[in-house]
Amino acid sequence: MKVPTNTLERICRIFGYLDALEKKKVSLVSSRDLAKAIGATEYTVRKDISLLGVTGYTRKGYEVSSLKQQLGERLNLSKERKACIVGLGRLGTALLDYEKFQEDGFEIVAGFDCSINKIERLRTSIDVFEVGQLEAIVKQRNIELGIITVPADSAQDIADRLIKAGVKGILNFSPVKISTPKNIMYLDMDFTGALRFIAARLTKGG
Amino acid sequence: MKVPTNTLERICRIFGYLDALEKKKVSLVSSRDLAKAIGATEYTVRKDISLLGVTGYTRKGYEVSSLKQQLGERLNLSKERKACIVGLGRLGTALLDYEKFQEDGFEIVAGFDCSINKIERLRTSIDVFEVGQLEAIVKQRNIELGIITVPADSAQDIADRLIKAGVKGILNFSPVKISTPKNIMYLDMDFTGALRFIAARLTKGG
DNA sequence: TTATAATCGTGAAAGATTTCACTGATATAG
DNA sequence: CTATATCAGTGAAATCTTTCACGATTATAA
Repeated sequence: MKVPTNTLERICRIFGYLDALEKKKVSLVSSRDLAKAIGATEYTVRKDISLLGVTGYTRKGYEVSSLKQQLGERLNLSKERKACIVGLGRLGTALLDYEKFQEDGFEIVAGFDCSINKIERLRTSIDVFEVGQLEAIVKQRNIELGIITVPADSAQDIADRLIKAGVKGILNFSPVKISTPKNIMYLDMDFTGALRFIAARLTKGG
Repeated sequence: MKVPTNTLERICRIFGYLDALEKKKVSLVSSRDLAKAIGATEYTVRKDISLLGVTGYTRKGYEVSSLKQQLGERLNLSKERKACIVGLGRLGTALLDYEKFQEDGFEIVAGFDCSINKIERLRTSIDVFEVGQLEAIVKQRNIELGIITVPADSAQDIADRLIKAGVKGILNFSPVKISTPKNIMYLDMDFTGALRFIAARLTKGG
């Protein structure tokens, strides 16, 4: 079953919101609440959820933990995934210690950088390696996801190496687009792209 | 003229790609090249561009710098925008020195944090202030965009203060959703949301 | 000069998504 | 117990988006 991109995006948002509700010990949530939280309509939310074959309760809404669990199952989000970070500059090291990844089921099991000095100076509980060991470690530890935080000029090279080593998905924080084969999931975290999107929508005349 | 969200997203990507081409001194580009670069079809690209009333040359394609300039005009991207960063932890300081913002027309003119110690220790060329001065500085410097990198529990409060002080758009890096009035442009940089999106699309059986 | 091939621009068709209207279930109040 | 209000589920209608087909233009080659 191919879930449309928009639906998937919304479900991922819903999933995050459910997580927050669960922590707040909320047990039921209506399609209207969900819609409001993620910026959609209640109709769309109901369609999305029913598209994945999950159902709620008439007159009550959806059970938070059950909905989260079922959506997670449908979308393969229940399983813990291993990831690595390549490029331990400021951004890379910030992500290395980003606790939310762990909480959300993404385990950062390695960091790589080309500077041995930097690696030696780093204080973190996560194993860090010289980038030459990338292929070996990715294979050895069965890493599925690569997070790229290297400078623009080495991003493509690192992506190629990650893919050759076996990662299935790449999250790219470098400011250049990367070419990847179709079977690799790839997403850009494009900071200035995001600012442009916002700027283009700013109240006119501003 | 209301530009559809998908179109806007693609145009922002195209804009970034044109920037790269310009640096490489490429002078012409075809709809097919653009399509390939941003992951769309040539039909869509042509539609998008013509939707904004920009035209190319038969048998040649589009002139890179002219296209960039015109798209920028239509989308208000030519104008330099002032932004500030609130929360100078690892991520915030990484962004403070992210040179690409400057290159792309977004000027970071202030940073804020609640820890005076941190502010005093920071080595950066950008002015940093105690967060109590947020409202004053935002007004004084006419800051239009706020970038939020504070922890989850203060994100909403900071957003409210930024909005009251006059920012028009918010880019949120904190891991919680923020409520904003409709006239404020708001976008989440949701790292785990992105990883989830990728995970949900990973080759099945993985 | 003429033929050929590349490439844009665009209206129409196809396809996808969202909204709507209505049904049915059930909790709550009277 | 009955009426009422709430809320999910869903087919149909409406809307939006993408794709396609093709005309028009022009560079290049024969």
